Amino acid sequence: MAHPTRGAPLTATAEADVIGGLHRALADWFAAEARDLPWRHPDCSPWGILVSEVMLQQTPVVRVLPVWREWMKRWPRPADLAAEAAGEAVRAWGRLGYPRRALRLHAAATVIADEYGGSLPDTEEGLLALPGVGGYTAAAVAAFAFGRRAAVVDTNIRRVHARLVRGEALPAPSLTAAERRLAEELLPDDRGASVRWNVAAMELGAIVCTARSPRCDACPVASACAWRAAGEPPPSYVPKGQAWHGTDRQVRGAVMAVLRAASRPVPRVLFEGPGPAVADDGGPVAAQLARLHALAPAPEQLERSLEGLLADGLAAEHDGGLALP
DNA sequence: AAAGCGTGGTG
DNA sequence: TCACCAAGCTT
Repeated sequence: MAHPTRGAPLTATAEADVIGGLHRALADWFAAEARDLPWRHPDCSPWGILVSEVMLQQTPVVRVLPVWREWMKRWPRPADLAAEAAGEAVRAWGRLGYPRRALRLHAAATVIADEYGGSLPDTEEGLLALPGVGGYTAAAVAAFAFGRRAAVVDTNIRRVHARLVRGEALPAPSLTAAERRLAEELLPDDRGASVRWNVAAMELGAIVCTARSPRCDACPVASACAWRAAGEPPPSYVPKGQAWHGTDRQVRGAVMAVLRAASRPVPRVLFEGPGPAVADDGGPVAAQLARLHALAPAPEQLERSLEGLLADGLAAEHDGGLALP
């Protein structure tokens, strides 16, 4: 494997020492500097951890916190969520984004309640089979909820590995086999140590080894960092941002905001454009409709977006109108 | 396997 | 301002 020091190749023993040093340094740093997050508390249930992991997919911690607390209060066990309509999960999702995650969490809760007697599967393989759970989330829940030795590979850990070991500013655009291999090689043999390494590396990426302006002065492993040693070379490629203005996604988002605000089905004609005054339930719906209309989507784009939401199960037909499922 | 999927804070 | 970015998954 690549090793985090310059110069002559290390013997296997020396390399193990270097890696052991990284393990210790990060564990100490984590113990002193980690954020106090509720899903890291020892009394947090596996369900709470799963919910947090799904909410944290592409969504920052600060926005997840209040919604996660609300979900835990309202649905402390998977069966509690499974007993509700899926639309309640979508509504309670609020503005976290990617609302299909709420749908999948509801579906996962149903599987857990119906097929697992209400307890989460405790293996990566079992977790991976749940709706909305991919490689990252399965490994994270296996490690953080069940103490298993699993190589967790998220965007933070990928960036830490890219810099610390590979000497590159950013990881490749998509996860490579080499990255999985490296993550596996760096993982401590001991289960407890492996869990601590996973959280610590993730935390380091989140608050020190950040994408934009890394705080290398506060980094516990800066002296071992290959990227630093190489003079912090710039990224070898330009990440292409996600289009937003004028896209179906923007329209879908505006439609979902309408449905979340509505307590009854919204007639289709109201989505199409500002028309004659409409009796709504008081204002929030009208305000979200106005936001949608301000985007002025072409009729075919609006149609495509509505059909997409129906196909995805994020919207349903009721009495000739649209509502949450 | 590349593209699609929300949202809001920030440099 | 505006593009980038955030504990990815699915098809």
